[in-house]
Parts: sequence; structure tokens; C-alpha cells
Amino acid sequence: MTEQKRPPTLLDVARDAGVSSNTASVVLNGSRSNTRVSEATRQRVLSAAANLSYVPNAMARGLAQKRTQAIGVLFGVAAGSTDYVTNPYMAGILQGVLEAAGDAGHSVTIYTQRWVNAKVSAPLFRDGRTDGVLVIAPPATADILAGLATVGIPLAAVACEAAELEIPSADVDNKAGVEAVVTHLAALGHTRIAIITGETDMSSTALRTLAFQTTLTAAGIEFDADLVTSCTYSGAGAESAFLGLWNRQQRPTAIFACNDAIAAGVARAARSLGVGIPEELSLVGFDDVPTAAMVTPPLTTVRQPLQMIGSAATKMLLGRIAGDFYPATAQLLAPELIVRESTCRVGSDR
Amino acid sequence: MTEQKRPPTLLDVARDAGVSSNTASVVLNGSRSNTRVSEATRQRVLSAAANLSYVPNAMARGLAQKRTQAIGVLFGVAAGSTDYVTNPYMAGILQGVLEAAGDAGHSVTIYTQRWVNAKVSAPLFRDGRTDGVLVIAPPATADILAGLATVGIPLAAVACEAAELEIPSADVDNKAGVEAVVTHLAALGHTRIAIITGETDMSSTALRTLAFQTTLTAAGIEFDADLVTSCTYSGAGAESAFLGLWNRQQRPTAIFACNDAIAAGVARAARSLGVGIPEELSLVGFDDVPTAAMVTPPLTTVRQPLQMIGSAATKMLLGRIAGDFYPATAQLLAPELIVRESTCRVGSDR
DNA sequence: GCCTGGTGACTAAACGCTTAGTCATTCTAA
DNA sequence: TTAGAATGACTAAGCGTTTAGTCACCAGGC
Repeated sequence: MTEQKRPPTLLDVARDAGVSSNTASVVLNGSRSNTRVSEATRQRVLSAAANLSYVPNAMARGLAQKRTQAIGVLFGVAAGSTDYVTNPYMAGILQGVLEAAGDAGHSVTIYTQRWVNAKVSAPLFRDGRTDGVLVIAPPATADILAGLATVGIPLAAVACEAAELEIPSADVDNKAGVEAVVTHLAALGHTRIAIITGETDMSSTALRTLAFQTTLTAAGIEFDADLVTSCTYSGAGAESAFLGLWNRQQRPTAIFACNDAIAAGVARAARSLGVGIPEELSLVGFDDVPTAAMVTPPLTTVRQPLQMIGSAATKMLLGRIAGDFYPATAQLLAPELIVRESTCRVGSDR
Repeated sequence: MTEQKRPPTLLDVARDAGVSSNTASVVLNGSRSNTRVSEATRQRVLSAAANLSYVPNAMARGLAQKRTQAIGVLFGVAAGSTDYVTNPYMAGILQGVLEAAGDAGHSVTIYTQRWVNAKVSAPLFRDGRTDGVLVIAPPATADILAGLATVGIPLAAVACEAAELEIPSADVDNKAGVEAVVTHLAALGHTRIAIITGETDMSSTALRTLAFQTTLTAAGIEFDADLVTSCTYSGAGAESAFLGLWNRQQRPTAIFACNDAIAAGVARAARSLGVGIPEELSLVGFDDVPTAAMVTPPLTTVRQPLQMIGSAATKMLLGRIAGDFYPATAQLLAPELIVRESTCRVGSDR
């Protein structure tokens, strides 16, 4: 086994260069301390550091300057689940986070502890391990955001209401996405449009349901509360949600599933009932995960710019970390309706 | 903005409890130091800590005991790419890593710096930020593993040859997976079986190609080097790889694509040529990503237990961190052939 | 009445780095 | 000349923990 040789310290560099450790420190991080240093000395220090492949110890540096060059990520996983990144949504966001953090020279620490409640869990994020925390899609019912807000660390959020807590956030423009869906379906002549939402405690559910209703009304289509139902974003329960809708005396001619996993469940259920998509039922998803293009028929859906959302939120967090003046804006990124083959004119056979 | 209130320190706890800071330390982490403490004192310290919601500073603790309770992850992303977790393979592995690390009370830090070369990049991992590093699917050509091995930090790896460097690793049993594929195809009467591999500098490519050849031979099927070609695991180039094979005077009757993305590319190319799958061409993938079940026809493929692989490698890393005696074994996890509808008896019309 | 040993807690050093404060030397300007 | 300003570098005090070493006290055995 490779023995754990002790890494060279600043003192080693200083000794090799024949200077004091603080001089070495000043040289190596171009600090604006009042310590001045001649060119010759500077070169000696630099070459000593290079010879030793000196890398400053992150712990010591973090302790001294209370900055770690790392940001934390907290996934808002559903209670009882440990599903962090297997769903494409989380993976896409994380990708954006990694890119933005990497560009800024920060590493990304994923917190693995489960959230219990604000009293117990929030203080754990005060451990100085990261310079700030990015909270991704926390359930609205959990006190995660509020709890973290009380511990006084820089925060930013993805896909949740954070404005009233003075926390900057990024998300897809849910309203615009839903509008695009409803407008698309209305243009195809649909008037009986159902919606199947995800978990009711996610902020996106409220936003999308509301936008659904208002856009419908604006399009002159009567909103029917009977055509609103829900399951989970994982897609579990989508089939029975579909059955519930399909057993109405007045069936919908189109279904807006609030994500692609739900849409896939609906498609499966429809197929097993012999319901033709899109001839008998138009179906729209949300997210545009890779599978959306692959299923039969290819799914009309709303593409979220996941990486951009992740990057945007990360930049906000970095802004908060860098200076206290960073505003608590909620940045909404434009979605894009991807029309494929799961939607068609109502009553048409294509 | 929430002001950054200074978190309570051990000294605050000690003061509140009317003891010295070291007594507080000893109480709070049940250390086996020679400092003894009476039950009454212990209780005073504990309640003081609870009142303040005291959380030890990770940097200070890390500095003092040279342990951070965090493991690092380095993704072996292809040169020029910054694609960390958008592909399902990486996401699945990472999920397993997070679970295992979480169970052990470690957080997971993803290194975002790009690997340049061993001389430049390896020392960066000596910064004490993590207790060890897990390297995931590094290109065999890069000197990542070898470079890290020289800096003397605990290591483990996923999906690469690490034994000769004395590094423990986990991977799917590539040989078993390929055997299952070839056996399946042979049982269906195929004798002209092509293989399309991923990047040639990935260790999995070599392993799968070799296993392919030996299994073929063992099954009494002549190995034809003309039926071996490659593209990239991202699926880019899969279509032209297919075309290359299809333009041989002796076409294959089955293609083994070394992952599902490649298989998807082949399916696309086949469809555009009007080649029927599976009637004219049986197609097998590898990985069993979610889309594999969704495409038309649903793909026969080899399922990798990604999360288990990630967890297994993480446990090995934790073993290395915990004690120097942890062996450098290469753990191979069993794959599972998932037979769907993209394969059928050769020459049959189903 | 003295030594031994157990109990309970404290002091201080160390971890590796940053940075405010100090100081000696040389150079410039009056 | 000499006060004053640069210049170049050093000393030392943290940052918040851990942990080795020290010490006072008290009970009991001789």
C-alpha cells in the first residue's frame, strides 16, 4: 500500500526558499497584506513551491479565512426516499451546478444526511464545510428552506418559492411552459383537457395547476375541476390517475402530464386499454427527458433548460457568497415546447 | 439579508457549562482521551451544547485530526467534455456512491477541476479536502489513476484496471455480461455477430472485445475481425459504424452494441434504411438505461447494477480510509441479460 | 502519617495557514 | 545632515479542534 507521505506544508516551502512562512504565504496567494516582497525572493518561493508540488491544505486555509471554495448541494428528496440523482431532472440540474461551480473554481459537496426537521438538521449546515448551500427542489411542506434561512449561511434554491425568505432562486418558467401546452392543445381544437400533477406539496404543482387553469380560461375553455388529478413525479400512480380520468362520463380528449414519467405511465395505461395516442387522446409531458423522444409515439413535451437552471442558481449562490449585496431575485428560464407525435387535432385520425 | 451570525464554538459551549474547552471536547465526542469527566459535568456540557445547537467546525476538526468525513469523486470525463452526470451511467454510479457514503456519515465532494496531467493535477488532490478519492471510469490512456497513486491518498476506482496499482475497484462483470449476450445470440442461431464498442481507450472496451472473441470461439463460431468496429459511448458515430458493418459483403445478422446509446444509434440508422429489427437484424445493448425499455422495439440488453457498483467501490474506499490493511481487490458484480424484443431467431420473422 | 492509585479536570501544544503589527534598512527630500 | 517615506521581511496572534501531559484531590492500605 502506498504509504501516506505527509504533504509538504507552507513551512517546507518557506524553509526551502529561506524565508519565513508568512512571506511564502504572501507570495503564493498574491495577498494584499502589508508584507512586501522583492522579485528575487518571490522567485525563490515560487520555485520552491513548484519543486515540492506544494498545494495549500484546504482545511487550514478554510479555518484561517473562513472560506472553503466549496459549495454544498442539498437535494430535496421525497421523504423516505434516498433517490438523489437517478432521475434525469436532478442529474441535469446537478450537471449545471458542477459546470458553474467548476468555472468559479469551487468544488461541490453533496450533503448526504437526510433532513429531519429544521431544529435538528439546519445547524448541521453551519459546520463550515461549504461556503453556502444550494437547495434543489425541496418539498414545499418541509421546513428546509426556512430552517436553513435561520442559520445564516449563503443560500440559493432551485424550483421552489424562496423570494419571501430573501433567497435567490432559479427555475423554469412554469407559467410559460404550461401556457405553451394549453395553447398548443387549444389550437388543435381540444376543449376537454385534463391535467395530472406530481406531488401536491411541490411548488411546481401549484404553479402549473394555477397556470393551467388561467390559461384555459383565457383561451375561452371552461375549466373543469373534475379533470384535475395527481400522482407522483416518479410516475407511480400515473396509470390509476389515467384510469380515473378515463372513467369519467365525459372523457378528456387531451391530457397534460406534469412530467414525462407521468406521461409514460399514462401512455402505458392507454395502450393496455387500447386507447390510441394521439388519435383518441393527445398527451403532453413536461421536462423532455431523453426517453421522451424514444417512446411510442414520441412525446410532445416541454423542455426545461436543466443545466442552465442549475448554473443560474449556482451563480446566484456564488454571488451571495462573494458579497452581501446580491439580490434575492427569482430567475425564470424559458422552456420550449417540443411538438412530437403524441398530440394531434382533436377527433382527427392523425 | 440574514446576517452571518458567528456559529457557536466549542469555547462557547465550555463557557456555558463552566468547564474548559477540552473537557467539552472530550464529552462531545466520547473520546478515549485520558481526560475523565463526571456524570454531572457531562450533563452540563451536553445540555449547553444542545441549547446552542452546537455543531463542530468541520475545518477545525479536519485540521486537528486530519479527517474530513468527506470522500472525493473524480469523474473520468472524456477529454474536452464537461459531461459529468448527464449520462445515466454516471448518475447511477453516483447514486450508489451517495448512498454508501451517506450510510457511513460521509459527505461527497465532487472535484470539478479538469484533469490535465499527473504532474499538474495529481497534487491538487492532496489538499486535505477529502479523506480519499473515488475515481470513476477514467480513460485508460490518461494517467489519472497512476498519478493519484503517487500522491499517497486512499483511492478506489470504478470501471477500470486498478489492481496493478494496488487500488481496490468495482465494476460490472464485463466478461459474464458479454458471455450472456453471445450465448443468447448463438442460441438464436446467429453466427455472424458484429460488435460495436465504445471509445477504444476505455478499459471496458478491451474487456468486452476480448470476452466477445473468446466466447464466440468457445461457442464454435468463427471470429471475424471484420465485424468489430467502434464509435463512442455517447452514441456519436454509431450510425456510421452501423453503415460500415451493413455494407460488408457478408452482413451480420446480429449486432452487439457496447452500450444502449450506441444501440439506439444503430436502431435509428437501421430504421432509416428500412432494416427491420429484429427480423433482419438482432440488436443487443449494454447498461439497460431507462430508455432501453422504451425504444421501438424494446431493447435486449445487459443490465448493470450501477448503484451497487457505486456503493461497493465507495465501501472499499471507506475501508482504505479506515485502515491501511484494506485489500486491493477488484470486485465484479453480476450483470443480468434482459431479453426484450430486439433479438429473435436468425432468419425468423419473429 | 505516608505512599499509592484512582478520579476529575485543566493547561498547552499542535494542526497549517492568514494577516495585522513591528522593525530594520535604504532612499529621497528638505 | 536628518526627518520621513519606501522597501523588504519577520514575529506573533489568531482560526476552532483535538489530545498529550500535568495536577490537585481524596480514599484506602500500610
